[in-house]
Amino acid sequence: MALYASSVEQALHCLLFLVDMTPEQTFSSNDLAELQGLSPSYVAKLFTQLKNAGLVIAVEGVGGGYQLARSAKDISVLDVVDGLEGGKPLFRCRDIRRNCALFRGSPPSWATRGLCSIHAVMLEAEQRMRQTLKENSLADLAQGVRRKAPQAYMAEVTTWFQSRKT
Amino acid sequence: MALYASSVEQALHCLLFLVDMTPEQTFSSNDLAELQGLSPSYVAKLFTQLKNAGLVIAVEGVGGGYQLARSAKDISVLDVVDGLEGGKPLFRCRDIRRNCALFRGSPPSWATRGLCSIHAVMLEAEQRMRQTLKENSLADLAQGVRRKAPQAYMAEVTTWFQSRKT
DNA sequence: GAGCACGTACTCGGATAGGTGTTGTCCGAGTGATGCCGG
DNA sequence: CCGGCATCACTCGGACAACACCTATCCGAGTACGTGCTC
Repeated sequence: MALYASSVEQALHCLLFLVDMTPEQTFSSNDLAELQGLSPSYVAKLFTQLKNAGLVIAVEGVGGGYQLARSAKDISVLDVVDGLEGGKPLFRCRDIRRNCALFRGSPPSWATRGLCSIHAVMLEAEQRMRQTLKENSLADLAQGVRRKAPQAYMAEVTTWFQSRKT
Repeated sequence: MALYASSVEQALHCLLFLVDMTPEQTFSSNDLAELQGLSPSYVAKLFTQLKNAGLVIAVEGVGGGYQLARSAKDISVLDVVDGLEGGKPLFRCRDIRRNCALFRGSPPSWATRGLCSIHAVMLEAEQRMRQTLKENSLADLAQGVRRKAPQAYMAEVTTWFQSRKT
């Protein structure tokens, strides 16, 4: 279990393959899933969400697939997370403070004015977390991968995708 | 929906009432729930978890209840969150990078060495979030409440709890 | 009047259902490529 | 040999189940308090 679902991880790994593409190149969700040992049906579902979020563009028909909707350096990890999780907050304040039995249904103004103290702390924590995710783009992540993986592997991946198009 | 369950909110609101207590004073989960319009059964369950996490001490029998296990300034929001959510991480890395089909089941060392780039970003975001939650103690939160609530209200709460003990 | 035993009411504690979200699967709609047929 | 058309394979897209977790509830175990009895 984790706060962010595993769909985030799967989507990010798939998206990294889309970073170094020519404008005409597309990758089918099926190929992306199979290359990484993921469920093709589920990856397809995830890419539908990414498309609705405006992060990728879908090209239909034979030989079609997905490509990034904009430059990889303009797509942050936060964009991906929010696109999949619907921008859900770290903490949802239900204003418990309003329901104190002593108020008898009509809370005084001092109890409802401003932000709940607990909520304020959570918002700050969330904001810092989101800031970090926002500062890291897909291009940054891909750069990290490129630094690790040998050139031969990158070429092999390209070949593999091309062989799939035939 | 939110990343943190509403149990966190309920528990924190309840715990704030335990901050200004004398060492002999205890609060039953039933009273704490009723005062705030929460489900008594569920709050009882939450306090069981808080007790297992070592944050509160249970006193059994008539007139018993809960009290903080240590000073309110030594209990952080993070302690409460982790006690309830079991310290679940922001992101669970399943090492998708190991499963690339091109590796045929035996990933090379460069693919498994070090931290997954995605995981690294998530860990940093998580660490910043947790740091914020760690910096805020129950005492800090209670201080914020005291600054808002009028003295009369605080006294009224005390009276309400005492009337429950008779 | 004092001490003791008992009953009671209140507390915690864990085992037990219902609702919701995530994960995973399946089949249908649409589209571009391909091969075939006719000119 | 060339152009048009039907077929087909591949892609996206949304509707459909299985599973797990969160929320909520209920009942049982244990304990301190209060009461009544006995000495």
